[in-house]
Amino acid sequence: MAKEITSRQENYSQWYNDIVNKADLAENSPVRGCMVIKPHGYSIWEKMQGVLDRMFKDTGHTNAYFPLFIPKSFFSKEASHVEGFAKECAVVTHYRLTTDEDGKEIIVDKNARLDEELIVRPTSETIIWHTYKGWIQSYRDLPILVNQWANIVRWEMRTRLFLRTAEFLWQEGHTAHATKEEALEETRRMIDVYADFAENWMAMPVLKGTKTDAERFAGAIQTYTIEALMQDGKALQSGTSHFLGQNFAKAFDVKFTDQSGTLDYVWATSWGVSTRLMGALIMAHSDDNGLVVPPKLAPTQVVIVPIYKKDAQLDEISAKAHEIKDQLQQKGITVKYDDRDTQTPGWKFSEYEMKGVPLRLAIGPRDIQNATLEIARRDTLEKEIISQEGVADHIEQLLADIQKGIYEKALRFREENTYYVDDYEEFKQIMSEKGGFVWAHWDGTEETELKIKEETKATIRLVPVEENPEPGKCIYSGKPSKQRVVFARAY
RNA sequence: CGGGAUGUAGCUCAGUCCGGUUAGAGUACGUGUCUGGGGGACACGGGGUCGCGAGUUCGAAUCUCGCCAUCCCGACCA
Repeated sequence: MAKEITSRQENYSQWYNDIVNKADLAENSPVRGCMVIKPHGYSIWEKMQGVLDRMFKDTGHTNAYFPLFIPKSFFSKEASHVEGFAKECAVVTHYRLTTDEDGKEIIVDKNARLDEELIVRPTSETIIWHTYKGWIQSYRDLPILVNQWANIVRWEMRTRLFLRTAEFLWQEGHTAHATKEEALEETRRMIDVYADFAENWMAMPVLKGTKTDAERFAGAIQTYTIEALMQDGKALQSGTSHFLGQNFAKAFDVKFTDQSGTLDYVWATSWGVSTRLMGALIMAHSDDNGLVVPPKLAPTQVVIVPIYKKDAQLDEISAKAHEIKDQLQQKGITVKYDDRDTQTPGWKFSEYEMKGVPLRLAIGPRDIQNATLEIARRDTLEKEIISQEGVADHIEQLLADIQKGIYEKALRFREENTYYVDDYEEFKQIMSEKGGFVWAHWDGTEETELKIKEETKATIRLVPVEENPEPGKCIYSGKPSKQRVVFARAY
């Protein structure tokens, strides 16, 4: 097989790009930083959406939709929120085009300037809290548990497909509560949902914890995060859940009357995951042969490829293939029988390997004769000849094995790349040479955090939530530390 | 916005320094034959405002000037 994909060792970034390209996930668009998500990439995203949506519904949430455009004035209301996003907002200033004097070029009509400029949403807290003001009067109106699936725009300088794009797809939950405790509980519940999704569906182990002041979401009191370790030793923030306190309620004057008749501001949360999860999925499992998709998120779990010379053989093979396909579908397994005669079997093998289809069956004349099948696992690249007898049960088991196997492989990788370090020189060495998660003591100051970032490019990915934290001395300043925090270089 | 580079076939690029037939290769695409258990072989074929605009010249992908676009490195970030 011709090597179409750069190896991870040779050039990790190029490997990532090659996977996105060769697995037909996405491509760049004429607008810098924006991407076209291709059918195969979108199919995986749809699977993720489906599972997450179910999880949100199961935890009591309902979907709604809020507008893409936000009046500029809304952004002046929550100061730290504005500061956080001001530098990456796309702004709509005009509403009409016209032709220039020569009538040749399309230009913006200067006479069609908007009275109030509109911000393309970088996130929807402001428009949503403006709206919630009208929805909330009494404790009887609470809680509000709303989610929306939407696209948002953050004008990023350096972009990479899925990992950081100017426009991306995501979901954002926005909830309103009568008490602080309830909002905090919601914040933690949703980070648990994300962790559950990451581990049990994406087969990607994650660390859970809170963000430091410096890394926190603009406008939040507390941010919970899940962080995964990618194969190059860099961390990827994969989902966040924010406790917003009463910040947005105060900014948008959202008050409610509680049972005792007292007027108080509403408590808020917001939480989201994005198409960045696609990037996480790619870098968590894929190898030098292409994408590896966990069976539970694979749009096609099993592909059947016929191998034949004469049409008469194909008829017989197709009959058997359809029989197996039916058996698998009855078990809820998604199957594709690829009997196109426009591509050779070898071509198809490579294609599905690069696209990460978990299992591949090949049926040829030999198999018809011997009542066998060739089955190939994408995760281990193992091939074996199996009997047609009981194939559906066998495949069902294999899919479960693959799901488990790739999780364990990712977990092993994380464990092998996790260090407990008490010496700053060693810390620096690990960060520059191999990366990974480093658990180290920190004195809790932003000053120290910043110095470490400057000197090592590593940031505090999270502060673990631990029942009995182990105190120690800050790795940088030597000052007292309450507990170890997790450092890594990050995407 | 600073520093570096590049624009030639759908894609990746050679040709540019040193101007000179009809502008090339690989790949992709089309047709046919042989093939078919890991991106098959051969034959034939289609496809180009050489980024745009001026200039120099008998002659410009190649030299000069201007413009445009893109990519990479830095500051920002889910």
